[in-house]
Amino acid sequence: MNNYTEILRQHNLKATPQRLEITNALYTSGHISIENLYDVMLKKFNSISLATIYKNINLMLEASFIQEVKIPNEKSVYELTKETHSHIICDSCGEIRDIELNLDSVISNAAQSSNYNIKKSALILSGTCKNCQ
Amino acid sequence: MNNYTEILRQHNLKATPQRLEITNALYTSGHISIENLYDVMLKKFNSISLATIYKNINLMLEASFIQEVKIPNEKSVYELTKETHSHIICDSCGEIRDIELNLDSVISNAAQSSNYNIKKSALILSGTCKNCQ
DNA sequence: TATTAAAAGATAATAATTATCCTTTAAGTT
DNA sequence: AACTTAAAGGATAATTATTATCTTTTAATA
Ligand SMILES: [Mn+2]
Ligand SMILES: [Mn+2]
Ligand SMILES: [Zn+2]
Ligand SMILES: [Zn+2]
Repeated sequence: MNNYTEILRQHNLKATPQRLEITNALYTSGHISIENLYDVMLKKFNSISLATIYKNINLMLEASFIQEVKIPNEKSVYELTKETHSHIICDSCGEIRDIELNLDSVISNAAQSSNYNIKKSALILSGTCKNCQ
Repeated sequence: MNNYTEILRQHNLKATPQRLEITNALYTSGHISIENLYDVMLKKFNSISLATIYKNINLMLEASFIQEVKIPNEKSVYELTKETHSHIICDSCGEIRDIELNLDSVISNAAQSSNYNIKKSALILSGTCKNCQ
């Protein structure tokens, strides 16, 4: 029983081999699309149904065990839920990297000028990574 | 010949009645989904094809005449291209509002810590608007 | 080990998007 | 103002993405 078993159960998700492998794929890749996840899963479960992928992704989303990241001009990717963070994407090689940025002052400015009570933020930056420059 | 005719042509898009109306719908609504756009268009062109909507949205995107806005947990919406801006969404009533925020310092921090050459940013804030609080 | 609700797999159904083909038309050209 | 033509529109088929249904299997608990 590895540590993911426990974490899945904490989210009221049965720790099936398929889910453990999805979790592993998410952990290993950091961010993964449905399509790529299916490919990865097929290597371990040669007859896994695509429906199983979708059902689990949706259940995991509902349980807030994972989160969707919507990237401009790209297919959505999914990641294990962690502390709030931003993303930075390389237009050239496609790398998706987590980045911790302090948005406090931006958010407080936004709250002031909009009169919104702001609860969440999603920031995606894009450009070229060191390698691709 | 209204002003949109000119702007469409500047983007190498023929100024058809359908495109003028799409443009008008985008202007009027600010941000609109494919589904809602189709509904709006049907009122003016009772036999417009959904394919026409998709084809035009894609052509307009390629021409950078419009842009897609991907909102967490929502369907994508489209808007006329304008100066870079952020978005703030009300979880309760669904309002999508433009907001101009200065992200310079956030971006320069990000550039420094990631070694990326950052070209674009997409920030979406969410919470509850004044009315819904 | 037995029980059972939930999950997996197969596959049908639906929704979203794109492709094809034929007709119409915007935008130049005469 | 009529002529030409590449592009656009409409109808609809095809493809892709996602969800629903149903039967079998299994994780979790007793
Ligand atoms: Mn991330
Ligand atoms: Mn906007
Ligand atoms: Zn790169
Ligand atoms: Zn509201």
